[in-house]
Amino acid sequence: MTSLDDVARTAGVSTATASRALSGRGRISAATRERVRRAADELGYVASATASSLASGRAENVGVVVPLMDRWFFATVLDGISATLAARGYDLTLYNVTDDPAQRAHLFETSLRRGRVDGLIVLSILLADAEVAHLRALPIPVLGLGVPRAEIAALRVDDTAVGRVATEHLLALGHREIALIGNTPPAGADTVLDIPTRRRRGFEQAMADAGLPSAPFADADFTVAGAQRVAHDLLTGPHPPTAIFAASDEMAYGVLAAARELGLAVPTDLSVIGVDGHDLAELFDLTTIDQFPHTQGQRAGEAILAALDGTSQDAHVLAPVPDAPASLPFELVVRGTTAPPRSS
Amino acid sequence: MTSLDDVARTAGVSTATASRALSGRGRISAATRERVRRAADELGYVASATASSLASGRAENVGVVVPLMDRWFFATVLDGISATLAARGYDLTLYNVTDDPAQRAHLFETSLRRGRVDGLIVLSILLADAEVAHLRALPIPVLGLGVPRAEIAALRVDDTAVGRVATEHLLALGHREIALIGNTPPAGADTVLDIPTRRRRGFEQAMADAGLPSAPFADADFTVAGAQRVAHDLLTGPHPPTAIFAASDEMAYGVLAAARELGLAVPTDLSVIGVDGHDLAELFDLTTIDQFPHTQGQRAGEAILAALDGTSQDAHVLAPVPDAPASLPFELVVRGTTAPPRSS
DNA sequence: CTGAAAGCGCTTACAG
DNA sequence: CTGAAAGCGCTTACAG
Repeated sequence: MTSLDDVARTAGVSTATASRALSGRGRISAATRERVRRAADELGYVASATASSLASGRAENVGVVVPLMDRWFFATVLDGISATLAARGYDLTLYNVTDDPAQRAHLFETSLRRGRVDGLIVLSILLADAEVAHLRALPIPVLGLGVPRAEIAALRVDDTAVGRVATEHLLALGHREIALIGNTPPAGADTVLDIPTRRRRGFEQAMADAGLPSAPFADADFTVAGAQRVAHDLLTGPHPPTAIFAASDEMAYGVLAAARELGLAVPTDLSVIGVDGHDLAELFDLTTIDQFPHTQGQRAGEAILAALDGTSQDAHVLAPVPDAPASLPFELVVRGTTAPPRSS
Repeated sequence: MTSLDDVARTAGVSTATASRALSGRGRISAATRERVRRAADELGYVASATASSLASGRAENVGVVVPLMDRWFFATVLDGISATLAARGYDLTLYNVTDDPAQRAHLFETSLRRGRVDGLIVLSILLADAEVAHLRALPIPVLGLGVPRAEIAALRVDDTAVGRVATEHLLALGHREIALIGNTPPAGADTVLDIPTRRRRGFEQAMADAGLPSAPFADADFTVAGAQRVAHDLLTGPHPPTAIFAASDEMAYGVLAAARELGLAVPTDLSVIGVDGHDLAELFDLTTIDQFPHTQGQRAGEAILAALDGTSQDAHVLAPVPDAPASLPFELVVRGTTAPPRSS
C-alpha cells in the first residue's frame, strides 16, 4: 500500500503539506495542492482510515444499532440511512442487537465503546436501564429513531395520532365493532413513549370520542403468523368485529390470511387497516398508514451528520428533550381493504 | 476515555504487559493477567479499535458490499452474516452499491481501499471489469456470494439445478405449457455464472428433456409489479401457460396478483412456483425453491472468518477456482399454488 | 504557505 | 514472564 510519505516524496513536499493538500484543511497554494493531488492519483493513494481516525479523532463512520435486520421496516430505514451517509462519504457500521443477554452485554459494554464511530443511530428497541446508561455515557452524539426512552434524543412519529387517524378512518366508514391487534410491552417497561402503546392510546381515544367506550384489544408479536392466530380467535369469538386495525402491515397480512381461512370477504365482511407502508401493501390492496420508513432513515442520517458537523438545528438531537415534537410524517393511504360495514 | 496506560499504571505493570494480558497474545503469568483484567474492569477500559487496528494491522471488521438492502433476500443474508460475525467479535461495515456511477466509482476506488476492513463479502451484483479489478487488487480476502464472476472466489447455489428442479416439479404434475418469468442481464455481461441465466438454462434443459423444445420466457425486473405486468401479458396472450415458474418469490407474488386480476384460480387454472423461500411465501401458500438465505449469510460469514484465520478449508475461498462446486443448499417446498393442470 | 516534530493509543519484535 | 522502545500512518499545533 502506498503511504502519504510516498505521495509527499513524489510531489516534492513534506508529509504535512501532502496531508493538507489532500484533506483540504489548512491553507495551501493552489499549485501545491494540484501537484500533490496529481501525485496521489498517479500512485493510487487512498488514506488509511484507521491512521487518519487515530490522528484526527474523526472516524467518518456512523454506527447503527438495529434489531431484526431482516424485517422489512428496519431494512428500509437502514437503506435510507446508508444512502444519506454514503452521499457524505461516511461509512456505516452495523450493530445488530438480539435478545441474547450475553450478546447485548458485549454490544453495549464493549463494541459500542471501542471508538470506531463518530455517532450512533439507535433504531426502535426496548432498552434496559443499564443499556440507556451506556448509551448516554458514550462520548459521541446518539440519536434514536422511535426509541421509547425520553433519556435518548430521538426522532419520532406521533404514534398516538397514527392510532387515532386509523381508527377515525374506520369510524367514518360506519364501523362500530372495531378491534385493535397490537403489542403489549413487557411488564415494567417504560410505556410513555412505547410505539404500540401509543397507537393503542390513539385507538382508545378515538373510540371514546365516538362514544364507544369499549376498545377491544388483542396482543400479537408483530409477525404475520401471530396476528393470523389472534385474528382467527377474534373473528370466531363471541363479538366478531367488522373491522380490524393492525398495528403493522405485516400483522394486517395475518388478518387477511385469517379472513381468507374463515371464508370472510374483505372488505365486505371485514375491513382491515395496517400501519407502515409496506412494500407489498399495494399488492394486497391494503389500506394503511404510511410512515415512510426510507425517509425516516434519511432524516436520521441527516440529523446525525448535522450533530457531527455541529450544525444541528434541532437542539433535541443533541440533548434529549422530553417534549420534543414527534416530527416524522405519516399519511393515511386508502385502498381496497376498508369499506363501510355490511349493516350500514 | 481511559487508556491502556491508565490500566497499566493501576495494575502496576508496563503498557506492553497490560496489552498482552488483555489481548491474550504472548506469554503472561496468570497472576499478572488477573491483576490487569481487574484494573481494566475497574476503570471500565475498552481498547480503542482504531489504535489497535493501526498497531496490529487487524481491524476485526468485515465489510459487506450489498445492493438493495431493502430487498428481503439481501436483508436476510445480511442478518445471517451479521450474526456470525458478531459471535466472533467482528464488526460489520456496510457498503451499499447503487446504480449511480459516481457513487460506485467512489466505493470501489476509495471507500473499499481505506483499509477499514480485514475482509470483504460481496453479495450478488453485476460487476464491471474495472470493479472486478479493484476487488482483486485489494490486499484482503474477498468472498462473493452469488457473484457472477469467475475471477472472484464465491459461494454459490447450483442455479441451473434450481431451474431444473422447479421445472421438473411442474412437468411431473402434468404441465406442458410452462412459462418462465426471469431476467435478462444487460448486453455484454458475462452470463456464464449469471443467476437468472442459469435458472433459465435449467428450465430449458428440463423442458427439452421432456420433449418440449419450446421454453417460453418473459423478462421482468425481480419486482412484484414488473412480474405482474409481464404475467398479465402472458396470460392474456395467444398461448396462455397453465403454469408459471417465476425466478423469485416476489415475482411469483406478482404472478398471483395478475391471476387474481384476471379471475384465474390458483392452482386450478394456473400453477405458480417461485424461488427464494421468502418470508411471506407460507402466507401466500406459495410453492417455492427455498435457498435458505439466512444460512447463506452464515456460510459466507464463516468462510470469510476462516480465510482471516488462515484456517480456510476451501481453497476456492481464498483464490477463485473457476469450477468450484456450487455448494449452497436449496430445497423444493411444495405448497398450494401448484397442482395438475385442469386438462389432465 | 510550508516544514519539523510531536502525538493519536495501541502492539510487537527485541532484550533480558 | 516482563519492560523499554520503536512503529503503525496519519494530523495538527507551532514556528517560520
